[in-house]
Amino acid sequence: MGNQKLYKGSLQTIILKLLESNDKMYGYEITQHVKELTKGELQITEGALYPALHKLEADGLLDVEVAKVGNRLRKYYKLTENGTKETANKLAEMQEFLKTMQHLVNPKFSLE
Amino acid sequence: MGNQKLYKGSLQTIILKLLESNDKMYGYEITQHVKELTKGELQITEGALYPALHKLEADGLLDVEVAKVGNRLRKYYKLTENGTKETANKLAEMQEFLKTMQHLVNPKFSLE
DNA sequence: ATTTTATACCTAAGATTTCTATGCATCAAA
DNA sequence: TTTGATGCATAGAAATCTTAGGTATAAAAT
Repeated sequence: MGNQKLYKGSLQTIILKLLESNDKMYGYEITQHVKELTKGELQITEGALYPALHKLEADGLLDVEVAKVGNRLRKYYKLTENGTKETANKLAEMQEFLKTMQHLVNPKFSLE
Repeated sequence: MGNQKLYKGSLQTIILKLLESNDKMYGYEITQHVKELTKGELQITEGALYPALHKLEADGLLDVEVAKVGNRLRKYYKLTENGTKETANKLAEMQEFLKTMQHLVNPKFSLE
C-alpha cells in the first residue's frame, strides 16, 4: 500500500524481466522480490499482480505450473518462447522510454 | 500515431516540466515541443493532452490565459505557485522511478 | 491455547490515464 | 480549391492500477 510510483505498463515489463532472470517464479515471490530489489521503493500490490499474470498467460507469454508445497498451492510462471521474444521487445521499449524521460526530466537540460 | 506508449502519469510530469522551463505555453505548442525534443520518440496526442491540461488547471496547478492571435484562439498555460511546488515533487518522483527502473531493467544487473 | 503475522491465491468496483476517432474553425500553401 | 498545418475540444473504449474485500494454510507471538 501507499507506493503508487508505478507507471502504466511498467508492471508487465517488471514481471517479464524477473522471469527472464529467474526461470520460474510464483506470484507472492514476485512481490517480495521486487520489494527487496527496490528497497521498498516499489510495492507490487496483489490486486495488480494477479490480473497481470493472468493476462500475460492469456496472451501466451507465460506458462503456469501448479505446485503443492506442504498443503499450500503455488503457481509457478515461466516465459514461453513467445514470452522470451516479447520480453526483449518490452525491455528495449522501456529503455528507450527511460532514456527519453531522463533527457526530458534532467535538470541539466532546461528545455527551451 | 504509431509512437511509443506513454506511461501512466508521465504526461502530467512532462507538461509541468515544460512549463517550468518555458513560463507559458499553449497546447499545440506543447505537442510540437515534445515531438522535437524527443526526435519523434514521444508523440503527445491531443486526446490525452487537453484533458490533462484541464485537469491540471482544475487541480490548481495551472492558470490559463486566453490570447487571440489573428483570428485564432490560444490558451496559454502557466504554473501557479502550487503548481511550481508540485512540479518539483513530480520531477523528484519521476527521477526516483527512472533510477529504480534503470536498475531493474539494466541487462548488466541480472536480478537474482 | 489463541491471536497475530506471514504466506499464497483470488476477484470486483472504481478511479485514472491514455488512445482512437471525431468534430469545428482559421489560415497558408499547393 | 483542396490539402495540410494550426488550434481547440469531447466522447467512447481500452488498459492499468488501487482499494477493499475474500479464502485458506502455517508459523510465531502472546
